[in-house]
Amino acid sequence: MSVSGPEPGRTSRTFYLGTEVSAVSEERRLDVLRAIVEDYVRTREPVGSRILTERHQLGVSPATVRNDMAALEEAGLIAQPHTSAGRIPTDKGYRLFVDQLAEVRPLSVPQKRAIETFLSEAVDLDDVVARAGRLIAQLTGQVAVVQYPSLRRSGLRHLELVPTAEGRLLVVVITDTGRVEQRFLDVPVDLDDGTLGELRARLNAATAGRRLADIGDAFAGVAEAMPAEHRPLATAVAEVVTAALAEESEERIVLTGQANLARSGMRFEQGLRPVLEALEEQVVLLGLLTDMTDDAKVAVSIGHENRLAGLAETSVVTSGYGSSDGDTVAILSSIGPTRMDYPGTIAAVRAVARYLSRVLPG
Amino acid sequence: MSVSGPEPGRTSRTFYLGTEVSAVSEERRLDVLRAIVEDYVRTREPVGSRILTERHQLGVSPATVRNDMAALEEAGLIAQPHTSAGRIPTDKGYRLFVDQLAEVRPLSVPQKRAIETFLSEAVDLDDVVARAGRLIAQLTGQVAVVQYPSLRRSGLRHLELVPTAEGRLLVVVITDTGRVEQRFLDVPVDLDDGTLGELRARLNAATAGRRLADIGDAFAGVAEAMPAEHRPLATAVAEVVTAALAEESEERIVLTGQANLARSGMRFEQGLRPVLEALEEQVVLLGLLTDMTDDAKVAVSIGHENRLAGLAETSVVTSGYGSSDGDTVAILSSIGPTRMDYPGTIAAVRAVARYLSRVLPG
DNA sequence: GATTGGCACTCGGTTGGTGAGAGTGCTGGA
DNA sequence: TCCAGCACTCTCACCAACCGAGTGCCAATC
Repeated sequence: MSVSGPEPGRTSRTFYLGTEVSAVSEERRLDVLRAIVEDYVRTREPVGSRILTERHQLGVSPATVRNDMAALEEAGLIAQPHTSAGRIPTDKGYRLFVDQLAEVRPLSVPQKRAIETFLSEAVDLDDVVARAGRLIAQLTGQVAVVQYPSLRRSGLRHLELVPTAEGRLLVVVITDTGRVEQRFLDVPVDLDDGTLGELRARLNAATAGRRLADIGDAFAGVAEAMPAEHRPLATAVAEVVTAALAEESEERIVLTGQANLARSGMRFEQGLRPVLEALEEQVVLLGLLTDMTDDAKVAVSIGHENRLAGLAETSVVTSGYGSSDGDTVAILSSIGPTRMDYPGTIAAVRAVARYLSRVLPG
Repeated sequence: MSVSGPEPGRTSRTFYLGTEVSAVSEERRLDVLRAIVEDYVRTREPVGSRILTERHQLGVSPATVRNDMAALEEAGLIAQPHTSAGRIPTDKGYRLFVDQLAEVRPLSVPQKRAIETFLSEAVDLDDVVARAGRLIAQLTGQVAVVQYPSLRRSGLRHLELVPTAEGRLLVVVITDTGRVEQRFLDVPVDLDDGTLGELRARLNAATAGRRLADIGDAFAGVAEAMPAEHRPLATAVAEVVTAALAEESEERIVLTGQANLARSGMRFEQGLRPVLEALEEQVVLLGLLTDMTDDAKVAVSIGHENRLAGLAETSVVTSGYGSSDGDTVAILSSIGPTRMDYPGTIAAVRAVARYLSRVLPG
């Protein structure tokens, strides 16, 4: 294989295949790749040279296509499951397809309207998230993952202390994005209602309207001002709220459409198990999605590009979503086999993320 | 087949098989059934007469067992997949096994301790529910379904009104069982903070500590006392809270361990798809569980006994759980193939339900 | 140099036949 | 009532043969 770069004046696409051919041939080879991806996605069967010439207007004979296929295989873009079978795209082939060849296919107007209507009917945040998941699952025919809006960027609306049985205290945080977080806290049993009320009032007075990220200082002030015997409690509450922000608060996600994985034609070499297991590792999964996502852009991770071994046979399409000012506060994604309808999935994820940003409070 | 009942003085079990045999034979036939169920659950293979006599101390020859098997088959308790195969239990056979033959097998002490520890480490209600699901999924190796505690029986701790963008109001209800519900509400845009604060104060004063079920009257009073121009808003808030109680509030459930369905040896005739689809119909699923569940007792529904067609090849084991005073406020269940370890599953569900009741606030 | 038709080759999937093994039902005797 | 023996059935694993799709290569042609 030649390692020389593209010659001046020619299309830089020669780079992708790495053999020295004319720009015209290069162009056609990429057409062949696109045709292979599209056919394989549709039929789920390895596609041979004859079929390809019959179904696509390539203007050349099967023999020529075979030569092109050999070049594509040399470049690692397609592969043969076995000698006497057609070709299927490799992860690298899908990557090139997604980056260069896929045509953007926006949703139809009725589809867009359906998204808008369905999301606007939501009655609360849980419902918004659940509906977004159902939309993605249905539009893409795959699994949807929707993260709850992040706490960190939200402001504190109200702090509530609820005493429960057995010396436990429930701390409830209400943010201005409509999200509610709760944590239990062990407290001295001799805590009377009056003291609790006082603490509640002070905490709220000191923190109302602040960003959650910089609430620590406010708490310190309150703790100082409390009578000495209640100072530890104030500190504990502060710690609980801080912890809620730091750790588990980010990890709430909702999965929808797992049944889609079991549909006919969703064959995975390794079976469903690794995929389902990967999806149940919510913390790790969310980490993967977070790393992929860059603001409100749609990102695609294909096959082995995914850190998670269980997702080696799947591709992940994600987008951030958030408030109307463009800030990304959470993530939305669709997961399906590497052999997925990339343009369609990308369009669906993008559309739902966009409407979601519009509907969210704040 | 004889239709005569059991003769006086004989064991009433003759009823189950319906043929006229001695009490001793009847007893042995049920032993055979028990052996078939236990063997089939363990090996996942149809069990024949020879194997049966080898693995269990039945004290009779294979030929005798064959006769007993014929009787059991006649009674519809076991069946043959095909002529030259062993027998497998029918739904009816499992039912008899569960009702009469299964021996209670309590969890080991370390297991119980593990449950207790794991649940007590939960930091909030979401976490309690999530952990309960993981426990059940892991103990039974099946799918766990956990319902959030019901709102209706809870008392109102606090009512919060959060204004959001675009003339929407977020209504947050905090109950004394630690649960938080939220709803959006469209309001006139000219609502200023002062009015909102007043309304919030009045609503809280009028409703604090009341049972959610009888909160309607309290709201009426508040609406009356408000200046005329804000009366509609107060009424709307009341409606939202009422609606939250009446409808969607009951339907929050969490599924865990779906990956277990894809484990080797979890073969379903119809494939995973109908099962996964049934599990995604959360409203219907919850209805099924609710109908099955009778207080804190463990209930079992086997195969075609399930209303949901998708669950025809599965059995459902449920129990209510709730506060320490014995009230059932929610449901917990494990779903697996009809060929499941019933005693083990029942023990796990019961144990987790019990500890859950103890840990829950209120 | 690019394209193409022809051709030998490879290999997976299907079909049909066979034999082993497991399990059954039945019958007659203890 | 139990049980040993026996003939029968049916599944499954194995094997061989065959078919067809698809390829790679080569020589001829544009």
